[in-house]
Amino acid sequence: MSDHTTSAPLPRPGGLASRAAAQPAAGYLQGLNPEQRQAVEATDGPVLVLAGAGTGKTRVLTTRIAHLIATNRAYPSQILAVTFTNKAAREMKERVANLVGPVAEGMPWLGTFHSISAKLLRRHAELVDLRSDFTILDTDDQIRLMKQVIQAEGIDEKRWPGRMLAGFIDSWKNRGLAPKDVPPGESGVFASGKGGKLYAAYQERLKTLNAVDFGDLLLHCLTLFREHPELLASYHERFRYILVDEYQDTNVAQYLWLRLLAQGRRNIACVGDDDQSIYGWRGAEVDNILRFEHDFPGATVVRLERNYRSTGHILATAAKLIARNEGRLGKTLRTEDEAGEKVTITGAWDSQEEARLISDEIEAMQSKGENLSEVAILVRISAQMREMEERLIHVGVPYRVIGGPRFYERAEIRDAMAYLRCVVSPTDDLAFERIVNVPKRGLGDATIQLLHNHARATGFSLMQSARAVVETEELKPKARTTLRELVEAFARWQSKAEAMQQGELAELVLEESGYTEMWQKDRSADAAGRLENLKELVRSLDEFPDLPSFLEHVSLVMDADSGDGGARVSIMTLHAAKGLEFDTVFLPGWEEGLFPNQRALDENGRAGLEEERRLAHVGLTRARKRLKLYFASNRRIHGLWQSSLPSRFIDELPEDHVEVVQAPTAYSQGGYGASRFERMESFGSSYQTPGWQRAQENKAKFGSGGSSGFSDAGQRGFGSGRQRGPMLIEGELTAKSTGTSAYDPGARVFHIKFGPGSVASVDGNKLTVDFDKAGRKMVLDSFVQKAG
DNA sequence: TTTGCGGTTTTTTTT
DNA sequence: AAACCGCAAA
Repeated sequence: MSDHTTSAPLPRPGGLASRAAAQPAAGYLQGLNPEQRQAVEATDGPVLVLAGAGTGKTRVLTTRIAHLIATNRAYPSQILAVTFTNKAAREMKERVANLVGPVAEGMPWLGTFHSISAKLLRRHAELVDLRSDFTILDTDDQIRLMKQVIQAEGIDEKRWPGRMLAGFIDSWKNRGLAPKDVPPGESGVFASGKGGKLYAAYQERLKTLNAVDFGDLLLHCLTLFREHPELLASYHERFRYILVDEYQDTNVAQYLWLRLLAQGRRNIACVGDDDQSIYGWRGAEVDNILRFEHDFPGATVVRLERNYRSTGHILATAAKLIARNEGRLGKTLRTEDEAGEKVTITGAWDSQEEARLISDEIEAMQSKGENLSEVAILVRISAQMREMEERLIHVGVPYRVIGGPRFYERAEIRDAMAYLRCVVSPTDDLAFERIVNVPKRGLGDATIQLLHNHARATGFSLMQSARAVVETEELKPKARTTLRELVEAFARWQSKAEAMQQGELAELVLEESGYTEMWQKDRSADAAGRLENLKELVRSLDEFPDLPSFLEHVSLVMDADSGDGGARVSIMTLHAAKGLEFDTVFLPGWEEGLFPNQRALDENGRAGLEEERRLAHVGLTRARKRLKLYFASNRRIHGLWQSSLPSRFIDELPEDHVEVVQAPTAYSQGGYGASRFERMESFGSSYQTPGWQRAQENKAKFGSGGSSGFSDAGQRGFGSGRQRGPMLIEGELTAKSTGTSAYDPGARVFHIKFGPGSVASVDGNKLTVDFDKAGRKMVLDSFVQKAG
C-alpha cells in the first residue's frame, strides 16, 4: 500500500473551529476506500476491523488515531494504542506523526502490551508488593530461577527440567492464572502433583528478588486493576479511546487486560485477521477475535477485503487455500490489479536441488537488474535456512537473515547488562550470579554455594554476603582474594557512577572487569561481532538520561540492528514474515511433515492443521508480483535422508492460477521422468475432487507394500497423489509396515543417491552402510535395494 | 574448577 | 548433523 496522503493542516485541540474545519473530508481521509473510511470514522463504541492481508490495516489504524486527534475527540495522551512488537509500535508512531505532525510525539501510551504494562506497574508498584525499580527477567533468567526452585523442592531435575516448568508457568500466565487459580488437574501434570506448588514458590522467589517476568507484567496489572477500582476508574477517565493491533494474536491475559480498561468508555477498536493467527502455540486465542461481537455487544464490524498488494493469481491462490479452514469468520479478498504471473510450483529431487533452483532464479533476476531487497525466501523452520544460505554464499548472492537472537538476548549483551545491573542495584542476585565468574576467575559452584548459604542464613543479598564472607576464613585464600577484588571493584564503580556519563562508566566497568579482554582474547569467529555489539551497547547508552531507564529499554524494547540498507535477499521464517511484503517470494519445503509440520499436527490435530494452513496463507500473501513454491522429494532431517510427499496444501491450490514447472535438471531424464510425468497428469486433471483423493488413498493402501525396488523408490519420489493418505514421512510408513529390516550386515545394496555400498550394521529399519563413493552413512532400509 | 566427552534432542518466537 | 546439557576425569 502506498500512502501519498498529505498531512492534514493541524487543528489545535480545543477549538470548535477546528472541529468544523474537519467536516468536509479532511485531507487525511482522502484516498481511503469506503470500508477503510468507515473503520476510521466509527469512533465511538466497540469496533472490530477484520483486515485481510494487504488491505491497509496499518493505514486504518494510523488514520483513525489522526482522526481522533484532529476532531478533538482526544488528546494524543488520551489514546491507548497497543501493539505486539516494538517494530509495529515504532512504525505506527512514525506514520501517525506523518499524518498529524509532531503533536503525535506525545502519544505516551502507544506501545506494546508489555511496555505499557511496565509503565503502569512502575507507577503503582507498591500496590502489588513491588518496588518501582523492579527488574524484568528474560527467559534465560527465568529458567535459571526455575532450576533453583526445582532443586529446592528436591525434584529430579532431569525428569522435570526447568525449561519445561517455564513452559507450564508461561502458559498459565498467558491465561491469566495466578498460582491459586491453576486448575488442580493441570497443576498436577508437572512433577507428579507439584506443579502448582513450584509455580507458587517461583512467584515467591520473584518477589524477594523484586523481579517480574514478562508474563507478570500483564498479570500484576490485572491484579492492580481488580484490587484498586478507583485506580482503574482513573485510567478509564484517561484512556478515552483504545486501539489494538493484531487482535488475533492476543492471549487470555491480554484480553482480560483490555477488557478491564475498555469497560469504562467502551471505545475500543480492534484490528486483526483471523486468517493470520499463527501464534496459537504461544497462547494466542483466535477465539478472542471470533468472540468479539459477543463480548462487546453492539460492536461495529468492518471487513476490509480489497487487497492492494498482490496480483490476481496470487490472491486467488491464497484465497482458495484459506477457504479450506473451518474456524474462521470468512472474508474474501479481492483485487483490482491485473492477474499477473501464475503461481509456480516446482518439484526438486532433494533440498539441495531446491536451493539450486531458487538461487538460479535469483541470479537470473539479479542479472536483469531487479532489486534484491524485493526478494524473500520464507521457510517453515529455521533449520531450512542453512542450506539456502550455503547455496547463496556459493553463488555470491547477497542475503540477510531476519530473526534469530534478539540483540538483548545475546550472551555478551546480557553479561554486560548484568554488570550494570549489579552497579545500579547491588541486591540483584541473578545478575551477580551471572557475572561472578565471567570472565573465569576461579569462582565456581563451590564459592557460589557458600554465598547462597550465607545469604539464606542472614537474609543478605549475594553481594552483601560476598562482602561479609571475604572477611572470614571460609574460602580458600585464592578464591577469597579474587572475590574481595571483585567486591571492591563494584564498590569503586558504584562510587563513580554518580559523577560519570553512563557510557563512560559502562566502558570502565567492562574494561576493568576483564570482560572486554575476555572477548579480545577469544579466537572464535564471532568474537569480533560480539565486541562490536558491546560497542553498540555503550554507544546507545548515552542516549538515555540515566542507567535505570536504559536497562528498561534494553530489556523490553531494544531490537537487533536491522542491518544496513544494501540490496539483499531476505531469508526468514514464515512467522517472521508476517506484516512484510516483497515483489518476489520463494516458498521452499512444501512437503508433508515439514509443512504442514508433523509436530503441529501431532500435538494439535485439526486445530494444528488449520494454523499451519493460516501460516501457508500468510506466506502466499507476502508476494506482490511473483510467487514460487517448491517441494523436494528427499530431505535430510536430523541427519537422516527422508523421502517426502508434496504438501497437501499444494493440492489445495486452484489449478487455474498455478502452474507446475518442470525442473530443468538431469533428474528429469531416465527412470524418474515417467513418474514425474504421472504427477503432472494427476495434478492437472483430478487432484481437486474428494472422490479422486479417496480413490488414491485406496490405491495407496494396496499398492505401497514393497519397501525396495528401484522403480518403486522413483515413484515415491515424485508420485504425489499415489501415496496420499496418512501424513507420515515415507520412511516411517515403510518402517511400520515392514517391521524389521530385510538386510543383513555384509549385504550389497544400492542407494538412489549414494550409489552402491555394503551394509555395515542394522538397527531396526536403519542401516549403516559403507558406500563405495559416499563413505559411511546411516540410511533407512526403504531407500536402498539389494544389489550384486 | 575446568574441560571434554557422550548421550540426547531437534518448530514456529515476542515480550 | 549439530547443538546442548550433564557428568566425570584431570
